[in-house]
Amino acid sequence: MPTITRQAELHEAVSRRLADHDVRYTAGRRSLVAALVRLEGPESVAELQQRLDVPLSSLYRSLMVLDEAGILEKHHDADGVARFELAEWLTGHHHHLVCVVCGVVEDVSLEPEAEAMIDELAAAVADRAGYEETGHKIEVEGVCRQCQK
Amino acid sequence: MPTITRQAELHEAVSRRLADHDVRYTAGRRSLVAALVRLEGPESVAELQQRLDVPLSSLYRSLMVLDEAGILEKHHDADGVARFELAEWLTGHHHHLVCVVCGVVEDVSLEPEAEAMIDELAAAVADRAGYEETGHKIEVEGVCRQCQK
DNA sequence: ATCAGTGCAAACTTTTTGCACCGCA
DNA sequence: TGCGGTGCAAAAAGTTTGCACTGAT
Repeated sequence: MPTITRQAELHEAVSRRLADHDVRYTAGRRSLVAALVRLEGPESVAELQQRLDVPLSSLYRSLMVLDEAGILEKHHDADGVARFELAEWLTGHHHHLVCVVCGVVEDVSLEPEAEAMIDELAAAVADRAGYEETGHKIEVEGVCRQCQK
Repeated sequence: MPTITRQAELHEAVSRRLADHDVRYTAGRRSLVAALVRLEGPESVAELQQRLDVPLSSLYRSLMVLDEAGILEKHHDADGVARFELAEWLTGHHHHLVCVVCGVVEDVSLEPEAEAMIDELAAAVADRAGYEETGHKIEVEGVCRQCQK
C-alpha cells in the first residue's frame, strides 16, 4: 500500500487549501495533520496534546485554523469535549460508531446503496421542514468489545 | 387533543421512574419537566434558566438527576453546549434536523418503513465491528427557513 | 524588516462541588 | 427530626485571548 505517497498527496492537498486561505502550512500544523491521519476516529484535544507535546493554546489555534480552512471537522463527544478528525473530502464520507460506556469513537463506512438510501431520506426530511440540506450524520451507539467484558 | 391528560400521564410516568431511583419529584423538577414538554427540540441550559428563573446550580442538579433516571437525554450542539430534551420513551423515537447557521435543533420523525431500514443498517454496522448495539441517531444538517433569507 | 505563527499567562465560559439552610416525609 | 433538595459561592474543566517574542520569507 503506497502509504507514503498517499500521505504526500494529502499534505499537498492540505497545503493548497491553506494557501487559498492565506495561511502557512508550518511544521506544527503539518505534524498535527500527520497525527490526525493515523487516527481511526475523532480525537480529543487532550489526547492530541499528549501525542504532540505542544502547548494547549497553540494546539487550539492550529485546530481553529485548520477547521476554518475546512481541513478538519470538529465534533463533540458525550461529555461535550471537542474531538477532531480530518474532513471527509480528505478521508471519504463515513459515520461514527460510539461506545456508550467508554466513549471511544470509531469511523465506519456504509455500502454505497445504503448510503444512497440515507442520502435520499435525509433530503426528504430536510425538504419537508423547509430546510436546505447540507449533509447528514449517523451515529450508531453500542458497547465496544472491550467494555462488553 | 387531550393535552392535559397527556401531561398528567407524563408526570405520572416520570414520578414513578423517579421513585424507582429513590428521588423525589419536587416542584422544581416538575416545572423543569413541564418546560421540557413544550419544546420541539433540545434546549440549552441557559435557555432553560431564562424560562424557569432558577439558580444555575439547581438547574444543573435537576438536569443531572433527571438524566440519570433516564427521563431526559443530553446532547451537545455544534459549540459543545449541552442541550436537553425528554427521553424517547416519553416522547417517541425521533431524529434531529439542525441548522448549520443558527444552530437551532428541531425534532423530526421518519416513516416507520424508513425507520426500520435505518434500524437494520445500524444493527449491521454495530455487529460488523463487534459492538452490542444500543441505539442510533441521525442528524440531518441544513439551513433553516429563517437563515435562508 | 516584516508579519504570520508560537508560547506563556491570564481571562472567560460552562459545568461541578462544598457547605449551610430549608422543608417535606 | 432526619435526610433529600436548594441556593449561594467557590472551584474545576475546557477553551479563548492579549501580548511579547520568534522565525520564516
